[in-house]
Order: sequence, then C-alpha cells, then structure tokens
Amino acid sequence: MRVTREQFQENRRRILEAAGRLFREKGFSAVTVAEVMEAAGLTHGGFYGHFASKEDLAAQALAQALTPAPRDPGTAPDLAGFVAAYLSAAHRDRPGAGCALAALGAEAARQPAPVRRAFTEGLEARLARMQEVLPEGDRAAALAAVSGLVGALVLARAVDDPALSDEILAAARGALSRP
Amino acid sequence: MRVTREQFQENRRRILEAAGRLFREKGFSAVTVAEVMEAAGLTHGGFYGHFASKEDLAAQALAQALTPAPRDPGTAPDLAGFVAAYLSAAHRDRPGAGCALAALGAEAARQPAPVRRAFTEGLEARLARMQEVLPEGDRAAALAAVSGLVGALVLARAVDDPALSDEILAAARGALSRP
DNA sequence: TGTACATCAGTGAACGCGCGTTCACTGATGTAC
DNA sequence: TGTACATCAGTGAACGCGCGTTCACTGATGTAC
Repeated sequence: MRVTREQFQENRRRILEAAGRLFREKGFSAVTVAEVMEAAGLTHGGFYGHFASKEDLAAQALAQALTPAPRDPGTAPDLAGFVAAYLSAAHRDRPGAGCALAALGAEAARQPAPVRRAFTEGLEARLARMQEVLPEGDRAAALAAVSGLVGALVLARAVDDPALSDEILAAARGALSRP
Repeated sequence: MRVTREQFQENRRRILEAAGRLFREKGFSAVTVAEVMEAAGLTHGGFYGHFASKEDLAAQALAQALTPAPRDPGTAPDLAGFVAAYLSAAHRDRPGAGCALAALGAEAARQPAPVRRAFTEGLEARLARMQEVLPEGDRAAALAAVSGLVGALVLARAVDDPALSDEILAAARGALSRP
C-alpha cells in the first residue's frame, strides 16, 4: 500500500506529533514504538521507514516539541502573563501539550547524545524568549527564571496533594512575576 | 542458606540503599530488580522475601532517600552555604548520592500512589528545612526557593554543554543566595 | 493521454531479548526438649 | 549445655510477557514509453 509523497510527509508529521505528546505525558522509556504508531494511525512495522530507531525519534520529537511557536508580533512581551500561563493549573494538568523541559528534563539527562543535544538547543531557544520578556534582559536572570519555572512545574506535578500543588504554583508565580 | 535475623535486616538495608542510589542515577524504569539485588550482593530470587514488588521498593527507597539527615546541632543554619552545596558541580555530577526531588521529580509524577506519597512527604520535609534557613521563614519563599534549586539542578544535568551547565548553576546560586 | 512496469510505504507475523515474578530446592538458623 | 528437628532467607532455573527491530509480502503510486 504505497502512499503519495504528500501522504508520506503527512504520516511522518503525525508520528512526530504523537511522539511529542506521548513522550511528554509518559516519559521516553514508558512509550513504545507501537503505541506512537497507533496514535499516528499506522501500524508499527512502518516505523523504520521514517526513523532509524526509537532514539532517533526521541531526538527529533524533542527538537520539534521544544521549537517555540512564532511569537505573535501584535502582542507585546509580558513577563507576568507568561509566568501565569506557565504556572497555571491547565499547564500542570496537560503535560502532553506543555513544556518539554519540565516533562522530560530529568530523563533527558540520561539519554544518548542526540536527545541531549535537542534538549540543550531547546533550552537556549527558551532562554532567548525569556530574555526578551525580562525588563533587565540579562542572561543570568533568564536562566534563574527558567529554572524556577521548570522546578515549580515538576514539583507541582509530582506531588499527590492538590492543595500543595496549587500552593507551589502560586508561590512560584509570586516569586517570578516581579523581577 | 538461611541467615541470621541481623543479617536479614542488614540485607534489607543494603537493598534499599542500592535502590536509592540506582533509582536516582538511572530513573525508576531503567533500573531492574536484578540490578538492585546484585548491587546489594544478593541474587534476584530473594528480592520478594523483602519487598512485595518493584513498585513497593520504589516507594520505600524514595522515602528513605528523601529522609533528611539529622542536622548537626552545632552548626547554625546557613542559606548561602546550603544553596552553594546544592548547586555545586559535585552535586550535579553525583545524582546517585544527591537530591531525589531533582533526580526523580518528573518520573515520580507518573508513578503509582505510594511513590507519589513518599515524594510528597519528602518534599514537605525539605520545605521545613528550607524555612529554617530562610531569614523571613515564610512558606511561600521556601516553596519558591526549593523550586528554583530543583529546576536549576535538573537543567544543569540535562544540558550537554558543560559551560552552559555551569552557567545555570551560577545564575541560580546568584538568584537564590540573597533572599 | 494511455498503458506496462518498476518502485516503495505500509502491513503484520516473527525474531531475540530482557524484564518482573514464581517456585522447588538448599542448608544454616532458631527452637523445643 | 547438647541434640533433633522445624523454619525460612537465599539460590538459580523457569515462566509469561512485551519490547525494539526485521522481513517477506502487498498493492497503490510514480514513471518510461
């Protein structure tokens, strides 16, 4: 069942999209190749026509998930708004559509080189964005702010007490909204 | 080969210790029961005489890893010293002996209830410590500080560029040392 | 434009392999007398 | 204190099972004429 070249590219896009979501939801090691392919509407055997290995998929899916959406040129950068969105209950509760730095950071440290490369480049992109939003615009402040965001989201997701989870988000919002 | 009751307790202690180290180094899912038992100097078959399941081991090992060492009563609490130790290259490079919140936070969010319970209790214990060290001593400041520490350590470990990794630690030290 | 054939994306069964867990067995420990 | 026996912690082979990956096959697509 050969498909058109357009369909082949579309299938590849859907595999990457499904992988990006599933990896963020469940972590690299808990997601199977068959699961990704099924989520993309295909069978597992065709996977190796698109990617060299699961590791290759992980690196490419992470790179795509960390590519920032082009910022709306009509809106002005807004630190408080960005922090409020990042540290929202909605972001905490939907990791599959959220920040890959927080969802995959600890696991990325133990992944092979291509995955760590993608993570590093994604972090640099996020830092650049953060610097635009910060009034001073210095890199050290951006690094500390991103660290605070990531740490708070990780802890808010790990904790099994909803009140404590909300408390973590609120405390970090307070600390990070006024630079 | 039955062993003495003392040896049985000692073996259990060594299993927990090996598990705590290995889980922090490699993550829950990448560590095998056989690997833990071998690190404890035993064979894998005896594991279920000590723990009900790998999940049970994960919860107990995490609880133990997160139990803070009793603070030396002779030394005064010192925020800058604590932050410098937490955000040191030594801590970054030895996750097996380091903070389990940073090593296992993202993965803990996807673990079954007992593991998340242990994580939550461990975080509360760390928060109490942080409050003692902070001059103001308010809980929100402690939450934000712990978030910043955890996030910075996660990012510093995930990044594949040593200079950037050092930069993350230094930036977070600067931001968190002066409250 | 139509036709014949080569190409190749996707399918699904099959492959090794390693995992968590079970179990019959061993032999040193603990206990009853 | 010594002896006989019951207990049980540890051993290592074995079990299902699911994983990443391979491969022969299919049939629609793309191309040469």
